[in-house]
Amino acid sequence: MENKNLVVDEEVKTEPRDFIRQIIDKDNESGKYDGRVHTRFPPEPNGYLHIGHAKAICVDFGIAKEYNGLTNLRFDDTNPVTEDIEYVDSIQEDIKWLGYSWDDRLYYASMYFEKIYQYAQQLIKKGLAYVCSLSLDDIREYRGTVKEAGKPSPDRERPIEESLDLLERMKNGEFEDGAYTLRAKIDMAHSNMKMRDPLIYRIKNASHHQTGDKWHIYPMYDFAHCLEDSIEKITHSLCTLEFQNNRALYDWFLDALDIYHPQQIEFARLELTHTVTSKRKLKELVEKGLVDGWDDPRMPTLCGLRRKGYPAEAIRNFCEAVGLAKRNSTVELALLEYHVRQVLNKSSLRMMGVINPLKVVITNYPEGQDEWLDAVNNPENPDDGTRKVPFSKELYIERDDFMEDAPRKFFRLSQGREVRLRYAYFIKCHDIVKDENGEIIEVHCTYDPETKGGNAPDGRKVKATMHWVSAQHAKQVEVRMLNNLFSEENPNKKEEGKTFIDFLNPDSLEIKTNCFVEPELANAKSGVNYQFERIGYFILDSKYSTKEKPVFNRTVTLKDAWKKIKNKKK
RNA sequence: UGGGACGUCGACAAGUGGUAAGUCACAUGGUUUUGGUCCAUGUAUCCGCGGGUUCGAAUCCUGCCGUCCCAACCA
Repeated sequence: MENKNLVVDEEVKTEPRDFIRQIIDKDNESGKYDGRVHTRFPPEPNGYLHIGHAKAICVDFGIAKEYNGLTNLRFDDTNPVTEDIEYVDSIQEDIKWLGYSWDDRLYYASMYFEKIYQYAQQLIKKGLAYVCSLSLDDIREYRGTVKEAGKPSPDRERPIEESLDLLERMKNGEFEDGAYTLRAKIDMAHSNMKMRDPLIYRIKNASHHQTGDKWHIYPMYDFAHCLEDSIEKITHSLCTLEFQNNRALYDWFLDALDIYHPQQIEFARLELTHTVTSKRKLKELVEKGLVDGWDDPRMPTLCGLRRKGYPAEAIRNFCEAVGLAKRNSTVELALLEYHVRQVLNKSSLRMMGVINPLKVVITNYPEGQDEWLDAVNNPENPDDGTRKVPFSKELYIERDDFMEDAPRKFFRLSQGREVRLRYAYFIKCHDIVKDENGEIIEVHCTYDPETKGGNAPDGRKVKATMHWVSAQHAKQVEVRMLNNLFSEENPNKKEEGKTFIDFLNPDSLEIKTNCFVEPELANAKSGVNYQFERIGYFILDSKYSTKEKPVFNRTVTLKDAWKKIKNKKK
């Protein structure tokens, strides 16, 4: 009886649906778009994609995929002066890397310029648009404020024929930038500022990366976007919250023109702690040389995260976990890192590497001898097999793994203590060597030959298993310890006399040049994530690494229980 | 003459009148040749605040309070 109830419960339980999926479910039920789901991802090619865009991409492409629908990639290239072909290339690369495909549906707003122009003419003919000669300043003044109504432009009643003629001449390049604009005739007293006779076209005598010098006028976002969606027969036009006010205009244009009408739905954008995602700020970091370009591994850009070693799958899982709602929120970096560790733990080959070396001499190990021991490549995946690691008289261990006056909770190496060297032997420390400054430069140990492979025949236990490398066999490499770009959780916070630059983490990049890795890692492959056991995940840097001098980036640390204990004591 | 949206655990987030899901973080145990992974357990008598309706309210009504967005010829 009890069992039966349990089964019923499980059947009834459904995955939580976010509000957008609920809307689509309803639309499908009512047959609103004949069951079609067709979304679009519409970036303006004026910057590199970052983690915030990743959410939008996962939403746009992910949801459509779920419903067996389609997603278009569309460059919203309506402002030639801010855009560049460099960005249209990088954006495509990043979307592909994230794992999504637009198949052959790659569009540009600029492909529709002719059509959009005709729609503008229609609007004029319907008496719903006019050419305005007000200057930029005057337009602003005439618009009024949020609490006061605006006043009509003197050109508001310009005859249709005249507006048509003027628009044609604007298009032909007869006027200077700013001389005229085309405006929708809506309501200068509307409580929604976006509805106070918004601009439809402005003159820009600028060369466009797609259309060259063909056009001298370019449509504004609000006019172009709804038309693009309509032309492409988009069903659900998903965008971020700041466009909520624009929706009234979106609907107004499509109603005025009486054409196919997609629905715009807004959701909260993704904000992350310890970083910035505003295009302006990212650009400032690059231009001031505070980072090593857009793909600096500390940047939240997709190319930066990729270079740092974040797997695309982890970013997708993260976006899924973050959810979809209308509440502005900032997600903790810890959640992203959790998902990175999660996928890396399953897939990464384990290797041994020492970041801060301390020499260990095995005093009872024969001089000149070495032996190659078996090591498991990935305990999470036996199919990855094993490899050989060399052992010899002189080794390196991590400095943090030895402590002279060790507290009770410190399980690692210390005088008189026995520990296991992973896949090798138990060793016991009997001596330390210091330099004139009192700093430990060498640790002397004995090993127990009976414990080869790491097990004691007498069943003796040790508290710690440590990583190590053989000094004579190890490869010296450079390792870049990447930390949060900002030490402040919220670098955007307003503080007297400070900007986000002041919250930069001075230790965001620690370059370690005296690191040693096991021979296998001398042949590390680019683009492959490795786990340095007990330390973290690492990947060859795509920019600075060479065969002779490998450079590794630390993708993310392993969780560190000891660090927590240590810090608690302080 | 202001308008539009939003307030549920430290961070996200379900919940749609029947008595507060889940994830991360945190804490405690267990397993472990990574102080990793994995597993188990614990963590909101309460849903911004105050009234009201109801047998019953996070869900409905009402009044406050708070946060975000809008006055680019940006998107």
